[in-house]
Order: sequence, then structure tokens, then C-alpha cells
Amino acid sequence: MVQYSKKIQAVPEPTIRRMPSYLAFAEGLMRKGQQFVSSTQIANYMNIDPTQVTKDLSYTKIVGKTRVGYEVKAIVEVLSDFLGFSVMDNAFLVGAGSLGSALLHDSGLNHFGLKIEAAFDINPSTIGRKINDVEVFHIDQFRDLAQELNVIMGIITVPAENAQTVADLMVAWGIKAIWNFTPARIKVPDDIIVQNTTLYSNLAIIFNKLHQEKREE
Amino acid sequence: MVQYSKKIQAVPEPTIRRMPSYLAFAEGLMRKGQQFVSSTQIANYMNIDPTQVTKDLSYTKIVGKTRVGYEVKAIVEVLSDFLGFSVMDNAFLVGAGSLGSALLHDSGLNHFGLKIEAAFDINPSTIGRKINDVEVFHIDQFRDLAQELNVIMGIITVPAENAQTVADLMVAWGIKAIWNFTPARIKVPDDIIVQNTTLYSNLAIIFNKLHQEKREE
DNA sequence: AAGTAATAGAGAAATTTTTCTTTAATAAAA
DNA sequence: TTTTATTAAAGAAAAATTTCTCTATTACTT
Repeated sequence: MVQYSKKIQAVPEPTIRRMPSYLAFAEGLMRKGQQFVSSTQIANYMNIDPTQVTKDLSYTKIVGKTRVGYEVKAIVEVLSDFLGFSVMDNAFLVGAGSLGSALLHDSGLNHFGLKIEAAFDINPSTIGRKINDVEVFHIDQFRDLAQELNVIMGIITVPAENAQTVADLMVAWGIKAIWNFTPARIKVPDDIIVQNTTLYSNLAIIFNKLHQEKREE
Repeated sequence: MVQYSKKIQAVPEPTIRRMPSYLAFAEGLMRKGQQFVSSTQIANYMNIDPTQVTKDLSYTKIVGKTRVGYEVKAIVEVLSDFLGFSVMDNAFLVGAGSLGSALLHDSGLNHFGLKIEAAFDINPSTIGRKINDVEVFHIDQFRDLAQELNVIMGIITVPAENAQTVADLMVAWGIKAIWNFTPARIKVPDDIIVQNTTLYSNLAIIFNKLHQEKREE
């Protein structure tokens, strides 16, 4: 009768997953100068059902106009706020390898409200370097800096076998959420939020669909 | 009444998503020499319900032993096959920037059945270089090589605004599946499989949970 | 040898998510 | 001005997914 990752969640997770795409689409339309967009258009872009879009947007305070659609500017503003993208949150990244480096180079994270304040590693050849203006420190340095800088998120991009060690460290730092890019599952106290982002799930889905296609033909 | 991305899918997608983690866990246990593993153990590792594990594994031909669990070796073998990880598939990657480079460095893709045969870009400074032994070509080169090499997957790691152009190119190459790492949604013929992998969905979920926590306390 | 506890597995129930249906509004066309 | 078509929105229905319940099995303990 244990509750696994309790969901007292008003907004369905699939909805949250889709919203950043709506936002990105609306931002594109705004750049093009389009003032209104209908659920049909968004749905067509996303390859989903239009009522899904309507329902998703109904969780926010956006209201559409019959026969016109939603105001593009409103979608951008309301969705950014709703998703927490309009307030900047600070993060520390541990593991300045190729994946860590890719994240440090991704300006989209900044655009969507995440600022990586510093990176950490144990590899002497990367320590001291700056990756896209973010300095790489030895992991033992600055451990107390997290609280000072109000860093709420830790990003793990180390090899899978070190994930737990890094996670423990981050918890000790007082971090509130961990974004885990390793395939390893980490154990943390209940009040710490963990988001696992693993490529291989996506790969599995692609292969599954590919082989399904083969079965059908 | 249009059917969006029809699912004549025996195995639920959430199940497919979890399976690579079961596999990785079992591989770890095998390295440690553990011979059997119970659904309870796997569930504990994954932070999910044990019956979920049982149900997921029931889609494969793995059978467990009462009071003992599943044979670790069987999980590794059956799951690898089931997920299509034991046959090597070939891919081309377009966009040899930081994210593309990170993927080229990821040995996990190789381990899970994906071989990136070549990378493409338009940036003269990367063209001709080798990233982790994979050569980077100009995008106009070797367009017909895809069929010869039996490349079935295209990986898009270019800036979002170029995603559609690259996708069109890949379709022309005769590719069967596209792994799209840009936030842009691409339009392709119905028989092409598209898997969108965007970081920002994960970011949205973390922020949502963070703000929920705040609301609760 | 008998009892206990842990487990797989099947099926039912509950929950969550998506899709369908209906209604009302209104822009555009006739 | 009237008609038609498109749309948002709410609620119902359907579908998908997860969790619960029960049974049978069997390793381990007493």
C-alpha cells in the first residue's frame, strides 16, 4: 500500500509534456506576425487530435475565441508562466563530458528558465576550462555554494556507475530537484524531485515501431 | 475522423519505455554475478509498483519462478532481443554540433543496437573531421549512400529551423525512421516513423513538480 | 514434516488519458 | 439578412494504463 511518486497532480503529465511544443510553435508564429491560432492548426502541427489541444490549454487561463482561435501572444505569455519558464532557476551540472557539454551549449535551457551556474567534474583536463562561459570546477570545490547561489537543480551527466554518488552529493548540497541523464536509477529522499531522461527509451520505441511495421507488411 | 499515428500496438508504450531500464539493471546484476532477481527488487530500483514489472515482463516470453524471481541472464537476453537491441541498425546523423557530437560519443547507442555510420553538417570547420571515429561530411555528399549502407534511421540534431529541410532530405534518402532532437515538429509521409526527443518537456515536468511542492507546503 | 512468507501470474477494478458528441458562438459567404 | 462553416468549450464515452485482489507455487524457517 505504499504510494509510489504520489500524484496529487491537477494537470496530467502528458499535457505538461505537450505544452512546451505548443509554446515553441506559438513563439514561431509570433515571430512570423500571426496574431491568432486555432486548436486545429496546433493539432495539425503536432499530429494530434484538436480536442486534445483544447483540453490541454483549458488547464491554463487561456481562453479562445469561437471561429478565431487563441491569441498567439496570450499562448506564449500564459504558457511560459504556467510552465515556470519565465522565472530563472539556477542549476549545477556534474559531469562535463560530451553530454554535459552539449547541455551547457544549449541556449534553449536559458530561454526556458534554467541557468546553469557552474559545472563540476573530476577530470583534470576539463577542470578550469570554461564551456560556453560556464566554468568547470573540481567536484570537491564550492560544495556549499549551492545554497548561496540558490541552486535548486542538479544535473547529472556522469557515467551511470557514478550517478548515485553524485546524487548523494547533490542532496547534501541542499538541492531540490535532480535531472538525471544516466540510465541508472538513483535513490534520494522523498522530498527530492527526480526526473530521469534517458535516450534509450526513445530508441526502444523507434525499434518497436520499426519492427511492428515489418510485421504488418 | 482522421487517425493520428495509429497504434495497433500490442505492447503499451509506457512498457517499452521502462524496459530499457529493466535491461540496464539486469546487466548490472549480471556483472555482479547475481543469478535471479524478483519483480520486487526491480520495482524497488525503479520506484514503481511490483505488479507493473510483472505485467511488463509478461509481454515477453520471460517466465519467472515463484519465490525466486526471474533469471537475470534471461532478462538480459530476452529483453535485448525484444527491444531490437541485439541487431545492429545503421543511422546517419545530421548536425554535428554539440548535441550531435554528444550522441556520437555515446557508446550506449552502440551497445543498444544503433551504429551511426556517418555524420553530416554544413559548417566547413567540422566537415572532414572525425568525431569518435565517425567522419563528418558535407550534407550534399553521399546522399545516395544511405541505401547502399542500409541506413534505416536519420538523427536530426540541427537547429530547429532547419529540421524540416533535413527531414525532407532524409525521406528522399529512403530512411525509415527519424529521431528528431529539435523542438520543431516535422511533416513526413505516413510510413516514416518519427520519434521526437525534446529536453524541454522534461524541464517542464520538473518545474511543474517543483511548483506543486511549493503549493503544498 | 509442517507452517510461513515471498513470489509470479491472471484477471478485476480503478484511475488516467484520449477521443467523441453536443452546444453555443461568430466570422465569412451567399 | 440569412445561411453556412468553423471553432471553443464542456461533458460523456471510450480506450489505455496502472493498481488491486486473489490463487497457486515453493523456498525457507521452525
